[in-house]
Amino acid sequence: MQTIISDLNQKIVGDTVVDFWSDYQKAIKSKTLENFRREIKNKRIINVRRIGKNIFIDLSENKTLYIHLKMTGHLLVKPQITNHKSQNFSHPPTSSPIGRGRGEGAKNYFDDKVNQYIHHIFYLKTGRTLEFSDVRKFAKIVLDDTRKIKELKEIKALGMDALEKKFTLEKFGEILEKRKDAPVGTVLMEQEKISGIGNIYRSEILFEAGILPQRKASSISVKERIKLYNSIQKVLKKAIKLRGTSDSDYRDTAGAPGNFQKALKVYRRNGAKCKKCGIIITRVKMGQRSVFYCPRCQK
DNA sequence: AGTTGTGTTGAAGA
DNA sequence: ATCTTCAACACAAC
Repeated sequence: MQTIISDLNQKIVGDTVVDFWSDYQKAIKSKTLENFRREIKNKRIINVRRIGKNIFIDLSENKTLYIHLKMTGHLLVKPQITNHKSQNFSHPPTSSPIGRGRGEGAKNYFDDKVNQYIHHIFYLKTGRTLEFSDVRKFAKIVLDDTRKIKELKEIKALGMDALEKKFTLEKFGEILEKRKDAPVGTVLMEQEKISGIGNIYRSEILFEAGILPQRKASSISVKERIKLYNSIQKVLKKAIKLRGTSDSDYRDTAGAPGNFQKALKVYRRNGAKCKKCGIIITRVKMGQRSVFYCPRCQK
């Protein structure tokens, strides 16, 4: 997620949206496709930021494009199309826009299956495109005044981002205190408490901390709380350094997978041996989602 | 071939 | 209120 933000800041800030195309209007919230298209035209991209898993692209005229990628959304920055025919924006890509640009010999990640479910395209002044691939069509796009985006209930409800300075050990303690009856594995995933930790990272964080996901928040000692807090920082920072986890379908803005999946210690490793102690990794369900842990290393 | 599971989360049901 | 289940959707893997 942070990888996408950094990439977008490097690549598209300063560029201008000249047109927009979509074949899935349902993703565009509280606006018709035509209004959205009209309003995003000729807006310059000022800055890209995020809170947890929520992406904000600040535009000129105090507008903000708010995007949530959900499970399978990808934002892909594609180079200028070279041999294009005259473009008709009401019927854009006749087939999947694949095999564009990129030097010969280099792997073209845009050919990957998961990068080909393009449902929205932002056409940029430089001739490049910001293309939005989304297999499962869960992702959402909202365009409004920056001020109004900030006031959206789902944004207001967000807790502190796990990596911002404001999220201190003390704040973490307060959060655990308020959720004492809940399993710590559940609390880590609650975006309204701490934003930014998803299903992969909660398992990895708990393994790093040596704490079982089922443990009640109230049972976490001061020493364990410190360990857990430090594990959140450590795991997330390492994942960012490795450009994210592509165990399933995450991709960066060049369509390339991350590298953190090679460093996963427990996630989706059920039935395999723990890398630390050799015992078999267990999987359990917590709130409809799988959690993975080592029954020996985690207590 | 049907079932299950998936960088998620919001709404409905109990 | 708060927790659990389901639904949005498509596809791969078991």
